[in-house]
Amino acid sequence: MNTKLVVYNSWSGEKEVFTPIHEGRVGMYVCGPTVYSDVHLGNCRTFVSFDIIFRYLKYLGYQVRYVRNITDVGHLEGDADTDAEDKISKKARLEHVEPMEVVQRYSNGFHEMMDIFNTLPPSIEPRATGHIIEQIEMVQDILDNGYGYIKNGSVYFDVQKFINEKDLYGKLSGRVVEDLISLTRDNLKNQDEKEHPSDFAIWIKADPRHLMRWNSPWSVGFPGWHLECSAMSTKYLGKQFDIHGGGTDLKFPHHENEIAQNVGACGTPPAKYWLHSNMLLMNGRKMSKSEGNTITPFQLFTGDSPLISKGYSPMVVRFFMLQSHYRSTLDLTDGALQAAEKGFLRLMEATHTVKELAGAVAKESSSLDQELNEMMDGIFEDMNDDFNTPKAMARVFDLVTRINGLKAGHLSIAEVTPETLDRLQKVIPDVVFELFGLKEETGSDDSALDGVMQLVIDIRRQARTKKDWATADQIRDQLNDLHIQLKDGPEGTTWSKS
RNA sequence: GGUCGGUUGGCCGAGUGGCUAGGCAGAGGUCUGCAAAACCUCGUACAGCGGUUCGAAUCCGCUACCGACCUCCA
Repeated sequence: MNTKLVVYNSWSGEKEVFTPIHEGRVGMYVCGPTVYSDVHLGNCRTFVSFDIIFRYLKYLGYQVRYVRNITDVGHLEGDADTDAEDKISKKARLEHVEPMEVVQRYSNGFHEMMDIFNTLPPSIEPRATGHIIEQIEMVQDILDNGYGYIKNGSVYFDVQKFINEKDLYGKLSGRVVEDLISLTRDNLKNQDEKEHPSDFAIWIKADPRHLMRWNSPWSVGFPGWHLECSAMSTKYLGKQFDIHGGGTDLKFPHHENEIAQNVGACGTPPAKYWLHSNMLLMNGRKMSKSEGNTITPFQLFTGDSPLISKGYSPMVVRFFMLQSHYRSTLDLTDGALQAAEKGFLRLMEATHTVKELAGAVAKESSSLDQELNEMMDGIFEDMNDDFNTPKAMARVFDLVTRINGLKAGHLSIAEVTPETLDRLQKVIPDVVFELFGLKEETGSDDSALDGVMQLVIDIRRQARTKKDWATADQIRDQLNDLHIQLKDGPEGTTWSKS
């Protein structure tokens, strides 16, 4: 397997061979959530996508430093110098709690949800409020380099000057620079501090009602939204690092402004590769509160929503996400989730079945043996092609069919070499659990239940021996109502939850 | 309005010049006391209209529809 990892770089608009700046190591920064409300299902998709990327990079042997921030100050509702207010400060004011209580509550909720979705924790999870000094220093650097100006205690990034001096602004998001320049003061509404509409705040003087405030050379205030990512990525990954990720809706203005800040302060764009995950849709439209088509993760799990017919477990949802590519929009529908649930259960069953396979004695490779190896190679070739999880998943299901065929005896295990069987028994769990990050959802590993089930199966076997079909069927049907499925095979009966 | 992306079989969703994924649903079969599960077989889809080509779902153009972004967004 000689293929190399190729990633789609939003910066160039092309797929590129991934070559880390420092051999063997990868620095990756992903924009995390603003913790002013419960985590949104769309956020979950983005973080699951980057979890897969993180897992695969590690699988390839890279030493990965994965930084995902928590934004707990500076993210405004509305525009900076109209009547905008910091989201967290506003929430705290309305609920009569400390801003840090808001931050703590939703950070906890976010972590809980990331855990439920079985995402690996990042290497570093820095908070904006923990890096006020770094942000102030970066504002100063930007001012020193002539890319900022001060108005009434607030500091703004001079986008016009940046455009004129560097041919960088708008490149990532495909903005037409002429349009940005031609915006006039007529667009400024009632703003009066910005010199140009496309400028943005990097330090904001706090108005009296604002609860979050720090001293700075310019005013008692707080940092602008985009600044924390620039400051923290620079601190933990350096002025230049490998991968910067986030949802595609962050391209503009967030990432564009981030690049401007990094260039303004450090003289270089921060990341070599920009990866953007696409939006989660609900019934064909971007899930958003104004559309009324939102569903919370918990509603999705419990089924407590008019948009779905029943609840779906977190791993079913994760599996569902893996069946589409991270750069495609993904439409969440009830039917699609039902299909995912069935597929997920079949996959889990196969991870057990593969362990039971034995008797591989072939001395030389048969066509079946070659086929199995090619399918396994294919998984990694697909992952190397910009983390193509749906394609890789298709390969896994090809293998599931072979595994089931071997177990059922339709395919001959004797045609498989011991080496190939060993590989299969390693690759399947590696890919399913380590790479895709799926996990078994048995509810609980209850040895008592196992014992009870063996007892029930045994009693039913006795009934069947006596051709007491009524008892046998009653046991089977009632267990089925409890979502326990009995499977009668030539070698006895097994059970699984359904 | 500007910019970008999409339109694939009953549903979801990959692919992107010839080899025409996968999941779910459906049909037939094997197995089974009957089922279920599993396995086998089947369905031949790429918005429309032109063009390029020996050959296009895949490239180009036009049309239609959908979506995203355009200083709240993951």
